[in-house]
Amino acid sequence: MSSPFPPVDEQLALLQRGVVDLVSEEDLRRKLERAVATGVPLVAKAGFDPSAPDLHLGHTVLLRKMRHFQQLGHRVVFLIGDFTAMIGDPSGKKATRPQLSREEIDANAETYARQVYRILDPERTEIRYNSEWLAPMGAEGMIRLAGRWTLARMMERDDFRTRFQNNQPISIHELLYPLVQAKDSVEMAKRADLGCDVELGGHDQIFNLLVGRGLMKDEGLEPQVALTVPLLVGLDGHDKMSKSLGNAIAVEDPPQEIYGRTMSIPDSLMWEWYLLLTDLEEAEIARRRREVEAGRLHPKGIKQELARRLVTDYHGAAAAREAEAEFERVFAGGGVPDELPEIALAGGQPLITLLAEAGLAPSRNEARRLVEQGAVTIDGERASAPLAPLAARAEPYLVKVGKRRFARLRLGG
RNA sequence: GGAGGCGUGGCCGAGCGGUCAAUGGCAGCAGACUGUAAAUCUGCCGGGCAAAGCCCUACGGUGGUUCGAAUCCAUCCGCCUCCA
Repeated sequence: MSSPFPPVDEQLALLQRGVVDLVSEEDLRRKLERAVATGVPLVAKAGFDPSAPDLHLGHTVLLRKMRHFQQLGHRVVFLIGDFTAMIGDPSGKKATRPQLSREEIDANAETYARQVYRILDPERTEIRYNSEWLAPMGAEGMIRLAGRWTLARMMERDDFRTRFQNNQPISIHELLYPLVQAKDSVEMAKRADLGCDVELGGHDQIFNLLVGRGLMKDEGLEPQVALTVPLLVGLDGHDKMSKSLGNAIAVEDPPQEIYGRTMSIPDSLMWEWYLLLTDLEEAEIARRRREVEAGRLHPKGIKQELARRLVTDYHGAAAAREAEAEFERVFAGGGVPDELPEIALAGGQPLITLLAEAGLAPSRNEARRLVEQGAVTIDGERASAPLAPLAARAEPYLVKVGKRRFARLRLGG
């Protein structure tokens, strides 16, 4: 019979695209060969935190890797860490997180599902919760689990080691986190209804994944392949993309936002975005990069294609074309966006009061500064008097603050 | 259980009785230059006000000393170090 899967080498090439760690390539090859031989798809698992259901492009790097598995005919398990959420992964600075109620978790899971299926194939995806096996463990189970690892091995983790060396606090429950996550791996490998072969995660998860492999070997199980993808660098060009840092693009952002924000990333970052967020062939990415660096290709056009591709992924090609046309009109041509918020206020008030009330500036002081710095334009005219009142008028005023903030102000009597 | 240290604006970090809304750096915002890129230069960067000034809030919390406190004292909270 003919295999439902592409040749192993072809599969390996796609699966290895953009990855940071692959432990190990030989293991993965063996599993792929077995899948080809038996016709049984591999199962790849990745865990997600249920407290942050606003998916941004950073999450999609991992989701796209899951998608690669699906494209090759394999299956994925989307694991929601409802139990681990109460610990919080120690990789961040903050220690604990608020424990979520069952209702909140369910609501978040729904939000996840809605967003995740923009990328994943629902037919080849299963959603599970780790409370399924973690909750019944109880204190005894937890202590037994803790007994299977040592402090020295836990301190191999970079994050723990540096914090320890810098005299920063490490809570005991944080030390438990990698083990608990490793328990997920073990259970998911063991359970007949799951049978995970591969575990995926962001690069910050590599330690946890390796602990999982350790436990599996310990139990005489065939260890899962651990595969990590890079953390996507956000709009600012240096920190990892995260909503709280304000350097993110959410998958549910409108087309203009996705397009515009993509255009604002540093040029140097776009090659990585191409690699991790598109399926453009690696050789072609490299070629473009060479051409740009040699000055034979203008980077703006290359970045526009990236922006177009990203908008297309989430809103379709038509929306991408529109977003690009608008971008050109507004930022290259000094035009005005199609859709502007219209804000109705009382006329006759000083300009800075109106700006603050319209939400175009956080405070009147800030509005004053903006006006004084020449950042405010009314009907295309640069405003210079912060206290000058704007009279009521039938036509709304077109107000622009800085480069990107626009609004129509409708001033009534 | 004992001894000691630290806690400043989004972050790092000065200040240690008045001249402190608090030096400096980073981040951020705006302008110029561009391609809403980078780099660079300039300005801003708690709130409020008919504003070269004035008022309010702010240096972990609370209370006190003082004409006056981020700065001194007490107490509470948090973190750290050393000894046991």
